[in-house]
Amino acid sequence: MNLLAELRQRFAAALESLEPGTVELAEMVLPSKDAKHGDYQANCAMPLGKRLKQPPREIAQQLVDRLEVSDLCEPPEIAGPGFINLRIQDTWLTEQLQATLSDKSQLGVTPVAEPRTFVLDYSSPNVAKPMHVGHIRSTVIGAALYRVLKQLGHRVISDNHIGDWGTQFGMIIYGYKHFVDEAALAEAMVPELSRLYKLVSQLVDYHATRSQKIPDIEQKINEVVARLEEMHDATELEHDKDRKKAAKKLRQAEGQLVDLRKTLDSLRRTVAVVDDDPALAALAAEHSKIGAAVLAETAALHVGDATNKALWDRFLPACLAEIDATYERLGVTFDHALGESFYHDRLAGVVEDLTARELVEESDGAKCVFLDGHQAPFIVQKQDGAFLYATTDLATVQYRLEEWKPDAIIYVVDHRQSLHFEQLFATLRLWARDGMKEIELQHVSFGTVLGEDGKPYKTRSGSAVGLTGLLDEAVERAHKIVCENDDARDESYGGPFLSADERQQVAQRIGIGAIKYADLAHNRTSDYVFSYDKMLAMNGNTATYMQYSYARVRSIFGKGDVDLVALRTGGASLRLEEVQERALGLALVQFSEALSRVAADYRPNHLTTYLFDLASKYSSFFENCPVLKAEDDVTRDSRLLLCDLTARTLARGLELLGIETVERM
RNA sequence: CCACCCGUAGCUCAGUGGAUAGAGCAAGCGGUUCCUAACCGCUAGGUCGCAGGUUCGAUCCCUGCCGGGUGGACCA
Repeated sequence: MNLLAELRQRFAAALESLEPGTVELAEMVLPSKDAKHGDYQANCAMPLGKRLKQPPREIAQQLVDRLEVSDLCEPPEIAGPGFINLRIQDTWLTEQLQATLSDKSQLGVTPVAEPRTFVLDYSSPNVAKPMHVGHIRSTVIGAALYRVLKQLGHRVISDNHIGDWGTQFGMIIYGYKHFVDEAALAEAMVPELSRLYKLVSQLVDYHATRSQKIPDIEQKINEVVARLEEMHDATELEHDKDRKKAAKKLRQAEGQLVDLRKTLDSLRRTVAVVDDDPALAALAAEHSKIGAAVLAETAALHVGDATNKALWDRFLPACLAEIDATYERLGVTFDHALGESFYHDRLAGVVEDLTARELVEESDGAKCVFLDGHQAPFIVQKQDGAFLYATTDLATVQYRLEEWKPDAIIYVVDHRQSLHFEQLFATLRLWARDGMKEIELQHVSFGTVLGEDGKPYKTRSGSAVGLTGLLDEAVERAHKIVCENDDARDESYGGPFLSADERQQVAQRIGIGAIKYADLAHNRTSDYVFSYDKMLAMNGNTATYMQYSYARVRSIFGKGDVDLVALRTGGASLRLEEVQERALGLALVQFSEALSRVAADYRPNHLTTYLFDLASKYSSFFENCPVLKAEDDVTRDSRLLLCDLTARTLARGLELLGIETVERM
């Protein structure tokens, strides 16, 4: 049961009987921050007192008089200016926990009364390009939301909108036609395709950098230098304010200049890499029009060129399998993976339909949807007739509405695309006004993964950090920590107890878990600094700490030779006597609330916060309340039941986040 | 220039229209004849960027400013 929701309902009834039309004040029932104010508190008497022009404490009293919570709470207390403090009855808590013990699948989480249908769009990698650090957040957050919404009883459809129809495939096709090593391709398709992609992309980049990017930057540098000279002349201004402004602009321009020069250096290095390698330099000279040629291969694929389509058909399965291998490691699955290519033949229809409904205007030869409040239009077809990702996204929504009739479509995509989604949603609302079903559309955005220098996490050479290598390193570091800890295990605890195989498996789960957890524990809207040391730390809000808590609970069952099934069905009663027991019991009951919070604003960090709190409370309990050596059998059984629920709740919570547990570590 | 996001302890980050703003790390102190010390407890550390406003009450909402990031017609 969702205790908070229940209390709010009780308050809603009391509010309605006291003053009709005030039920929304029931939202002001909240968990107390400080245990000395009880378990929950209602803060609605103050605003209501204001509205009714009566002293808030009197209103509080009237509310309490009308409030029916005698089955749940101790008599409510009124404190301070009119806070109503609620303490849950121990008997109610124990009954609830006792019921949860036999509630195998739900752990006290009651399914929502009105299930909704969600389409969840996350991960969306490009085939051919290896997955990198930028894909973690979307994948991990999306998968967690998928599981949490499902646990709450919603119908959820995950759809991986794979980039399988873009320029990167043109690169592979071009690479195949000019540079392929057939033997290598027959031997192992993906590594050879990957080599081709990298080679072509390097050559394209080389030419673009030489002929476009470097001159552009050089010109910008000249402009900034010229501006700087003007600014130096302008520092002798009369007003303080003007001088300050000028000084700021100067600083900014200087900073900009430094950045530009750094960029220029790195561009020159990318050119030098090719120039310094005779073989590469020769290829570059030979393929001087490679950029345009790649686009032509892509365009040919799009218009149905038989050769290119055949190559696409041949290569795509291997590329998808490669991506699936990463998902396998991450434990992520999808109900559907309808890539961009799937919508290819619907794009023209989308533009036609928008045109027929007079939503499209032509501007500079491009077909655009002009939107209120936006400077730039949403372009659905380019001058040259080609469609864009805007068109694909519209077609995708259209398909999803037809196929799944969802109540909500959720996009887990990084914050840099927020403008695109604003425009997409605005366009869809225009479309909805005229025949399309209106639904909840959410851009669940997230911040950038930063390096320890506070800049986007990159390799030293400036390229994106590959996801595979990232996972490998986390596992490797975890393995080292696991070994060190086990080796250091004191003889009084029986010395090291993990076999080499076990150490390996534990390292896998801890390493991968650490990366996922670090990602999920941060508020998704902010950027966060990626640090192996922090995410693998044994203390604090980390996966390791949670997994350790779980392993410690489980070891009690092992040591005590406890038959859990017999324990659960044996009629032992659960009691909450010590403060640590009660705190743990209350936390266990609140699992359902934590999940509701996650669903309310699509933020998994509410669940990590909850689990960290639960694990902390378990640690206090563990420290203060002996289980196997409890003073009597009744206490022992009661505590074993608490341990059982803790272990199951931790495991379930982590499972929903996509994190595996271990029995020993 | 415009739009959006961010600014909380030395560091990394939570948090909320409510009572004395939290955690981990780092610093200091204490705890292991006892179920995993990968732990627990305690101390210290803050003008919640600045200034106004709304409110019984603001770190949270509004306005302005300062500082940082991101985006801004035919890439995705």
